[in-house]
Amino acid sequence: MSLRLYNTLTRRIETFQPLAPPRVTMYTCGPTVWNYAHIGNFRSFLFEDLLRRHLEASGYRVFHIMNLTDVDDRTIKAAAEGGKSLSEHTEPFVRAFFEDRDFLRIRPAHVYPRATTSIAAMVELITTLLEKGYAYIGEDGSVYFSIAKFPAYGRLSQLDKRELKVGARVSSDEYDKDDPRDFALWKAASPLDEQVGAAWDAPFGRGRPGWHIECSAMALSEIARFGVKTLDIHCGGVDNIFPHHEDEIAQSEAATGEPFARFWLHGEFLNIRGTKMSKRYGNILTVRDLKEEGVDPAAFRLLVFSTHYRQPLDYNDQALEAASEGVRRLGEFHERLSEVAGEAAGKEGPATGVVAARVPEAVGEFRRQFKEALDDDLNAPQAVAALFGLVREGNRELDRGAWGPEDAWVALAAFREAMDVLDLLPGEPEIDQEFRAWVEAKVAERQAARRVRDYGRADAIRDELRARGVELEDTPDGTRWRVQRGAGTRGAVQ
RNA sequence: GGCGCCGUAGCCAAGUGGUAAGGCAGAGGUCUGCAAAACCUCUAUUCGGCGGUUCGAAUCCGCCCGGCGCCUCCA
Repeated sequence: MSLRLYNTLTRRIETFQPLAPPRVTMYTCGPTVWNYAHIGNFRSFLFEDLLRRHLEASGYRVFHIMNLTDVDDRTIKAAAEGGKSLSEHTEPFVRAFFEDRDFLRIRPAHVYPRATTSIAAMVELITTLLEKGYAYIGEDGSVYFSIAKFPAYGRLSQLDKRELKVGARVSSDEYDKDDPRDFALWKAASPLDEQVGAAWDAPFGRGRPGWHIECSAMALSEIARFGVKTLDIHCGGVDNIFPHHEDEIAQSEAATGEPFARFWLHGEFLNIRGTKMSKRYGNILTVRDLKEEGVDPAAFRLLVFSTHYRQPLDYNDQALEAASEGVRRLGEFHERLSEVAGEAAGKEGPATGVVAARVPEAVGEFRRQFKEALDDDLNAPQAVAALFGLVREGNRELDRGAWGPEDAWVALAAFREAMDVLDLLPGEPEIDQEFRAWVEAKVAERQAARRVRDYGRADAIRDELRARGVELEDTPDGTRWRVQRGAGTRGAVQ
């Protein structure tokens, strides 16, 4: 079966078909760099990473665009409060975002256009909309999009079924608009905008871009390189459906006369104790926080992929703990396969020709299930279940010696293919030389004690190591040890 | 008020008409000097509640209870 995805536009699961295969153009709404992105933001980016990787694994050539919103109400406000210019304020957060992205092993987009460096494209788009009569200049000097001129407005968010709550959130600049629902394409410059350097000259007046226009302008100018005006996929969080994506569609399609995106995918929220993360509730958790707690990025990935992207994910320590344990198990299995396959010995493994000759049933089954799960609207939980199925059966076969190097090699290849998409192998904890030497010495000392059957001494050493976060494993080939994540692994030990 | 989502074991969670995936935790066992790792077995007669449709419902319909999101710049 081929890839099927839930399209918010039609509220149905549809067979994915790009405009011009094998190319897939994908636009994902990026962070607003007014502050650190939180793990809720990263849940969305992770779902997009999964989509991107699965598309690539399926043979598509993905062109991934992610914008950086570096000018909006919040960035301006934050810059002003810090007595900085807009770019002085946002630049560190752009860097932080890239660091966090790399930490979580999210594949970098091909381009990261920024709003502040895409003003020309926005001005051009707004000019077109003014010329075509879809936009008008309000009394305050701002440019607005007239939704009355765009009959298809509201299709994505099913606005026709909605009624605005009476008295709910009335915009302060309502008086300048023809219709309260019209939205700003260009906001006339305010003194605050000028103060932080967030104002640009344009034929229709000095000002700054409205929120939505950046995505339309940047997406369209990026895909212009392919000579198209339609994205294959546009992603974002569910909260972006309205108004953000609705407005993007209106602007873009009014200007180009062509569909803006074929598939609209929206990821659900990551909640903490059932509530969305927000400054208001004071429940923000950043990737930096995870890092400080010694959380393995793979564990966070597994946690995220344990829930379907269209379901809310409830974050808590127990769930993260479970994911962490799962990741450890995957790592152990991978290591074991690698050893049996002969990699550790520096061998290249069995000849490739032999590989195809005999594929263990469990491996073939896994491959089929894994692909089918992801093809089914990115059912990552199901894919993860298939993965653990391979781990269980693989371990069983290895335990009873039914798998030789060739089988392990085939299994290893399949396992790595899956890791190419999910990327769940535990990271190597950093262990400094001094600590390593100390552990090695202790392990040798314990081995000596065991040889003379001084088990009291051996167990005492094991307890001592365990207290430092080192777990021992006695195997026929000797004692292996590993450090638990988050344990102190630096500095001299007496 | 409108639109939408959710309620499955101690925790996380798949499954949307055919008789409850997977992970973590827990219990017992195999292995081990003991452990660890791995494997095996067990752990929801039941899917918020009550009705209905159906040969058959966690899955469809209705009502109720509980939780959440969006409704103009929040992933």
